[in-house]
Amino acid sequence: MLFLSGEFLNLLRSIQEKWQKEWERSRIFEADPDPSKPKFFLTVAYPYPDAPQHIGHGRTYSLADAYARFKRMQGYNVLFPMAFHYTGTPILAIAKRLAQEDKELLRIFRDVFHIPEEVIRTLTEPIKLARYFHEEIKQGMKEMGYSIDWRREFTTIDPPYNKFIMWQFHKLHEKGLIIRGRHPVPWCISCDNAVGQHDTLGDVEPEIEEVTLLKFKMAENGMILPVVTFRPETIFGVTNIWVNPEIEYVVADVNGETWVVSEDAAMRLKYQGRKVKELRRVSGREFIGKEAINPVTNDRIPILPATFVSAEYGTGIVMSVPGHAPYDYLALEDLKKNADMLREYGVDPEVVKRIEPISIISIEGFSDIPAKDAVEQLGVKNQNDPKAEEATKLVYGKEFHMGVMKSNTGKYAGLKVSEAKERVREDLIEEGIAEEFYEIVNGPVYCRCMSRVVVKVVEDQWFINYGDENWKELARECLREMRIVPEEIRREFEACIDWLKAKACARRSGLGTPLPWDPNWIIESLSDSTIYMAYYTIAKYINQYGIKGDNLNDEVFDYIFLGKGDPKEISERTGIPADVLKAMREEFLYWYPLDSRHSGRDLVWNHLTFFIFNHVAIFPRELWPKQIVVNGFVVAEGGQKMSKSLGNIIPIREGLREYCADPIRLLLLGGAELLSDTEFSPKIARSILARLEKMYRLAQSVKDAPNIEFSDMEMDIWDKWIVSRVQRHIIEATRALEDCRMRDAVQHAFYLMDADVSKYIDAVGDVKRKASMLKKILDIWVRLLAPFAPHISEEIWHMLGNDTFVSVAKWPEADKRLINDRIEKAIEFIDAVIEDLKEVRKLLKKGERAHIYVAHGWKYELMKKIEETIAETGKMDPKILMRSVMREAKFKQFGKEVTKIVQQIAKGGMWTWLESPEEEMKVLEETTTYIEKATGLKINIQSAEKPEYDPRRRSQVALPGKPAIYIE
RNA sequence: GCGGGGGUGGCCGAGCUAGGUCAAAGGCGCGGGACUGAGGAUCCCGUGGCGUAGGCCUGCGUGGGUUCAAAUCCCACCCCCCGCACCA
Repeated sequence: MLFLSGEFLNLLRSIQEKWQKEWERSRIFEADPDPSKPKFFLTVAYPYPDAPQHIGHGRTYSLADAYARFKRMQGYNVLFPMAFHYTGTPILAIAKRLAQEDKELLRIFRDVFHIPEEVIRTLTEPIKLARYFHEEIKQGMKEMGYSIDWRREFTTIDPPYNKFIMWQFHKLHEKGLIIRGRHPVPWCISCDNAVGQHDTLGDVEPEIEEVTLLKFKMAENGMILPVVTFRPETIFGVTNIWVNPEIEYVVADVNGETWVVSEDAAMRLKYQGRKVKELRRVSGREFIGKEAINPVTNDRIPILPATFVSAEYGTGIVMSVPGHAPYDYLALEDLKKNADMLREYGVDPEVVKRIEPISIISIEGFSDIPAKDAVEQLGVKNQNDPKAEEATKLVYGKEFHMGVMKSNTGKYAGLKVSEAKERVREDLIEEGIAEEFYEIVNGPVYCRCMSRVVVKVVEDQWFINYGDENWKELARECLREMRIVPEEIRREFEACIDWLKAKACARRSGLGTPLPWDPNWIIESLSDSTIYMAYYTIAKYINQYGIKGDNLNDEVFDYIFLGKGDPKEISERTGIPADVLKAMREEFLYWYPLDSRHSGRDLVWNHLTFFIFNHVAIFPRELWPKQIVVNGFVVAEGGQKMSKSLGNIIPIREGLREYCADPIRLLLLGGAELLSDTEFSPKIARSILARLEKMYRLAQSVKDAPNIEFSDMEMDIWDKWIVSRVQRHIIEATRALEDCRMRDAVQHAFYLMDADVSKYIDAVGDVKRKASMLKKILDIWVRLLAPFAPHISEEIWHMLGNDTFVSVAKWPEADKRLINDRIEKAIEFIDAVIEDLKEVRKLLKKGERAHIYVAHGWKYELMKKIEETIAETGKMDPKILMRSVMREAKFKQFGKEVTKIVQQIAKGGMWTWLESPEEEMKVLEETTTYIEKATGLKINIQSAEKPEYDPRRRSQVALPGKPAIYIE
């Protein structure tokens, strides 16, 4: 356990609990329609309760909360609700694994989640598991201080919600946006179910790819020898067929044709929708030495032995293209050297020896036989050499992008390989020579039940047709009107809309809502979470009046969300009082459209885009969502991804125990700009904690000072400076928050504010003397900080004598009249002088007394002239500057010096200088104490025009903004 | 492969879509000092290299180019990350 400033941590913890209770008691975050105020409705993607939330989740929710709090302080009536997404299969899978006492999972539950043993035992039922994590997550959100209206909470398996989703699907169905069709899915043979990543051994995502099945024939009897390939275009270059003599094949009737395939392939063909009847078994040996016919070229080609052919991949039969496939080339070469083995299988070695690779693709930089080139280039020894894989990738890649089909490829001659591949495939399928086939390409993948995962083609799958062009156009329109934060991510949304096709929207198992017209299907999770923001607006009534699923039908939702029908009549039919129906309708219309939708960037390519699609499908244009805000992830210290299996996730509540809510919130929001990932660093969390403590201490020491308005204060240079800086930070923090640039906002509201206040205290030397000023500043500061660190802000706010909540206090507004450019420039000037003094002092390694000579008056006029010229011409070209300056006699007389100054500016750029020697002199005098303190030097200020003491004639080199220095 | 986003000082991370005050904000880390019984707390100071006067040199993935002037604009190249679905 890390040691922290223990006392303050404890204090902060009690502060946190106190205000969370107070907020709840006073119901300040419960939002009801209030026509007198502008409304702001924002939502975050609801959590999936199959694990505690970790720090990473906290980023999105903290961001939304800070934004909600900011808007609330700006005077908006803000609704920030929350719900829980139970839909889907992972909860089922996890409960099942717990029931089976899966060791790895138990370890995670114990050691990473820190769930007590006796609790774990109760989580073997899916619903109990979900309820447990639901409460855990909810508690975490409360402890983080999120300003959520909990009256609207629901889960996606609540019957009223199910009715809502059914209504949505009826709408989509009516509009013709639901279609049915074939669809390949990863499938476990023994569970007889689709499998996702969470169902597989080692959490592997099964990757399905479409390949091409080509039908070669036995020359002697016409039996089909199907092969599977990624490269159908290479059928022109096939020299032989590979069959594994060591495995058993089956001769089977497949959709009325006689095929030879491995037994495993026969099984997989069945899953892919073929009617397969096994006729007899036969050893691979029997085919060796016989001949097959290439269905495209009609060439007779030999069938040769190859032990590398797997029964579990493809059909167990492989076509050989030695000219363009390194593996085939290597296998053939190996075989040529192995006459004895060939004879053993009854193959005439001469036949093999005569086989030459056929060249069908030409490609720049390679010979006719690219496979051979690659093998030689990479020094691949044989087919078992791991470098063979590399050679394959090389040849496939180059040929695909740069290769051109040769004249021996018929009508495909001259085509680019990438085009020919598609054309050949389509044509051959058309001609009945090829068929489509699916493979798990990263296989073998195993289900948690230990069975292998295969591809099943589901014939009657339901889809939401996101490929519908008219629908896409509406989605694009909505996107165009929407504010996307950050703007950079808009292009991804555009790309996603273009790319979307029909999406399978239901599955056979899992929690969720049954498809209303076909209840054997459960609507899957990405499809039942697209318009639920609307449901929040009525969930309050559902909860309050205990409205049941049975009371709800399409008529009710049509009325509430679309304004159709008569509430009195609907009330009679459903038993929901008419005034409640009307109130729901009004509440919906008050909050909708949604003002801001928040989520992590992983949801851009699915949820967030579906959210747009479904809104435009269901709701009228004026209720389309207004804004989407997307944020990056949180990574572990060192940039490592957080994951359960690595054990490096920090559950939110654990983080809370160690650092409290405010530091975590500041860390998550202040760590990086919106879209980039941010690191969770315990060290930074601790330093934030320390900084908050400092602020708290400051508040303690000034809290009893009299309240005085800025306008009634007598201000010295430092007062004016800090007041001006504060206005700037208000402006910057506000602007950043408006744009959801949380990092910038935290910089200004916290770090930069802190830096300036520290500098101010340092300069004025005494907190007590300036207590009223500091109290007034804290009053502003604490409000700027409240969206990010609401607990400590609430505490300090009250310490300062307020009896309202800072959470709903008025957001500070900058008073432009208090911004003082002149003073800020003056302090910049002083800082530069201090820098210079320190540097000179450092070089001298000694010195106690510094003489500072403020430059001659004419040099200020020169600077002014130069600045004017730059402003006019927009250039800093020394030639132009000289020409402009030398036109005036008053500068001409100092020709040499002028040249030097101009060159210095052109080279190094402009610096800060004040308008006259008198001004610089005055500022130096006013801040002498500060300069002396900062440099440890005794300061003597003089004029370069008439220096009193200048033994080295340093005064001559003085420049505006850069007074000359002499240290002794 | 397709689509999207990046490469900044020991690290994180601004700036780069109005090119100049950027050796580059802020933080972390590190070094030194103060305070203290002690401090992992706080406060100062320093933190690319060189330099006995505020300067010079090198620098923002690599190589070119535009410009009086480039981390910022243009071109080429190298490298890295993310998504590609039915899964939350």
